[in-house]
Amino acid sequence: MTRKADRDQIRRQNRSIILKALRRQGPMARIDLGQITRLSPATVTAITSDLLDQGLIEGIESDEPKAPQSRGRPRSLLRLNPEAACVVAIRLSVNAIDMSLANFAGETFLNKRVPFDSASADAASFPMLLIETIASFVGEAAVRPESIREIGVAAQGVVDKGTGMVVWSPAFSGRNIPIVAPLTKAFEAECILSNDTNMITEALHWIDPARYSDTFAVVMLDYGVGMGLYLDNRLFEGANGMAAEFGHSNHIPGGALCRCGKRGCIEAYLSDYALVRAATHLPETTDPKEINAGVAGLAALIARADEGDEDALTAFASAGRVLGYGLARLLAILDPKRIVLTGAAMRAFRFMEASMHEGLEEALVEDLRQNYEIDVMPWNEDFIRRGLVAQAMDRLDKDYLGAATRKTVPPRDRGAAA
Amino acid sequence: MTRKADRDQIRRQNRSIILKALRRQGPMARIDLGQITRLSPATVTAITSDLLDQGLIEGIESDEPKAPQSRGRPRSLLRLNPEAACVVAIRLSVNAIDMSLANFAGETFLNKRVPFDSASADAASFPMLLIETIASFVGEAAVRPESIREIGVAAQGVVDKGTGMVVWSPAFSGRNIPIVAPLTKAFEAECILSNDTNMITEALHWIDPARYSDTFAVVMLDYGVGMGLYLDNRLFEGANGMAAEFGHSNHIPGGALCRCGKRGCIEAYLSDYALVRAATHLPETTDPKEINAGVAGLAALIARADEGDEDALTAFASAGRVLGYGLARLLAILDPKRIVLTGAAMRAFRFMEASMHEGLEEALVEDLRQNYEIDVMPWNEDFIRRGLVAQAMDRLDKDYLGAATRKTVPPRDRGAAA
DNA sequence: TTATTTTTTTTGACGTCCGAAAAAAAGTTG
DNA sequence: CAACTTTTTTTCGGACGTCAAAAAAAATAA
Repeated sequence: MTRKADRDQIRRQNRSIILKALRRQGPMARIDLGQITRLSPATVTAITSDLLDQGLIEGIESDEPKAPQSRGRPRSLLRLNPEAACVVAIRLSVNAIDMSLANFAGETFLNKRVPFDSASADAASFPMLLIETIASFVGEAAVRPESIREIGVAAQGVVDKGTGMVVWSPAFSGRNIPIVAPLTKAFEAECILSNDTNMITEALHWIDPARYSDTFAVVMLDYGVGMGLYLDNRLFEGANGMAAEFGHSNHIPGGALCRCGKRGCIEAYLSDYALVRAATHLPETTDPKEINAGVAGLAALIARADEGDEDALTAFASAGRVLGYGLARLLAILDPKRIVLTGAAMRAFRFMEASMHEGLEEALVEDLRQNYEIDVMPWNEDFIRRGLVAQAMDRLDKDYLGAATRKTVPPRDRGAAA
Repeated sequence: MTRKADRDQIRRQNRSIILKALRRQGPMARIDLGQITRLSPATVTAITSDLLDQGLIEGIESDEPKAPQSRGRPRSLLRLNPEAACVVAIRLSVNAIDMSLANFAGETFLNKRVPFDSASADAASFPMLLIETIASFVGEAAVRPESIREIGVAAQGVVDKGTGMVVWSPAFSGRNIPIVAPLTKAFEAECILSNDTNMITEALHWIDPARYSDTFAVVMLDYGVGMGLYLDNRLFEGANGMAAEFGHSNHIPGGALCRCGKRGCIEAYLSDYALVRAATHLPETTDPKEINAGVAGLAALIARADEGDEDALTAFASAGRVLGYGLARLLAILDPKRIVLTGAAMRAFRFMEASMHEGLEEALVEDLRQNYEIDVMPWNEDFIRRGLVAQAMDRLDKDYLGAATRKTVPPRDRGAAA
């Protein structure tokens, strides 16, 4: 049953819309906010005056009006107060921790990559390492620790949102690495753990909502095969936050050996080790751990394909066909409007494209083959952190909504942060 | 961007909550409504008084209070006015049109099954036939045609919600049968076309929301293989309303010939013709049209399995394994909390169960194998119409919300329909 | 200086919810 | 049978949110 509505809710929602508009479109005058949000000028004034009191936004007195001064009362721009809060975005990948600091306006102002040893990272050692790494990173910025309100973490592999642990990831040797609990305790900030491809999905929606809305899927070819789903206009993460394990959905019963131990997963045909295995005529049952692939191996394979090497070309072609079949299954089950292909391995897409379309054609019923598009998106690692920041901002706005209206308006002190 | 909120919205939502409570829980007093909805007694009085004025609800003066008369002012029960509106629910299946009439309280008060010839039904002939069949059905009831506000139609196969056409269905020989446009015109009522398994999904949620909420999938084994998805607490139908074509997601590349013309669809291993084909040692490439299976064929096969016939048992066992693989893919992609198996073919489930679990185990990564349950639900054709009615009621409530408040309260005429 | 234009704020009206108090409609008790 | 108790429903006044319209503010144009 839907919850009852009351007038608090409507203020909350309208406040949040105004904050979001300022974050997405940058500083603007009240009258513009009214236009964008369709709220009346009176309401905009009321809400922004609230937000000013809270120090969440501030007026800009720019002495240089943009262009030819028009007449009439000049618009006074409002912008988010960047110092109102601070969020940390962290991407955990093989051998590297990528961190970003972003302000309340959603602007990233500090990035850092810190290497670590994935092979020795487990549940016992990693949380402490992560805390220290973050603490030192935050220390570098002139940021008061208490202004950090949200920490978003993305990891490749299987993450469990409920428990806040990385169940399994190529970035760790151990399993069930706790992330959320230790970070929450150490930094006294909200912490959320997400799957990396989900964050790419969120980032795409943030960056181009006109194109990336409604129902679309993102497939990332990288170390493994990841997927993110945006369904009915929101990120879908499954009942346990473990949805979208596209890479481990089965392609051929009893087929090639996958890193996960099962046979015939899509990943066992599509990922770095699978491609190297196929191109070097190793049997499908060769243990992925014994294959030395990775970024370097993949690059070598691409080079061979570029030179016209038959084995390499065949390997890519069969991988493409598997991808086509996988996408066909996805299309049949979810009927998305769009599928976005991205990830480091997309450099090799030109060798897979034709056979991917063949696979799609073989596997997909005519009736479902009309209503979708495939985007190929050049890989940009930054997307993951951008998605984390976008998500953190949403949560931040919601946090501040509770602390909304005060009855007795204190003397105004506009422009300065609280 | 979320839409702005205004005060109309809150009244609308609260009205809708009250209507829904009355429909779900039956007649009750204002004080109970307050408890359930968490609205204050004052608000409940205000809203119900509105609804009484509109004739959507009515008071009951039951002279027989249920049990030992307690003291205090007796509660005066309110109920939905059953005559406030009327909806038609229609299920199109092979050779039969099943129809129900339901009142505003969601109670079905007339059912009818009318046979028709699926083999000759196409886009040219069927819409007219359907209109006449409905008109005659409605004529049998003492229902004024203009009181029919919603018509919900469910069909097996691929339906396109956007165009309101049945793209392909075993119930028709032709393709692209228009349904929504002709019915809307003929009856001047809202008409919505849905996939049949989606309506089962909706019905389950309506009947037992505690169990069937959040994220679950329904798989129906019948003439074909259908699926319905409830994701993040709402029915998911895909970008074009064509989602959940589970039956035509591929199982084995180049595998058994499916009715859709492709090779290796799940349906080509699981449906009536597939089972008969397997049990009679016909090659996998045998055209499904040449196999005489259907309900009778399936029943015969079950009888043989009951007698211990090896061929039949083997056929069911391999079908079970395919089902297991299909469910494993679904679990990997969507991570649902629950999967419900139902449909006419579930009578044979005992012959498939063991191998289904084998398939699940073979295909599903350990990490995903913990957090779901499988329900086996005895098949009940009525579910489809119940889901249609539930959906129609939701839409009905929304319709009435627009026509809500009037400033000048007319003289009250409580108890009588408008 | 005065008129005009444009943006922002204030004012007043209306609608909604809520808490408190009142009213209503019984049963219970002396 | 009248006074009291109990429970439900209604009424009233207050708080708050949005909006339209009026007023104020701040700049340019004449």
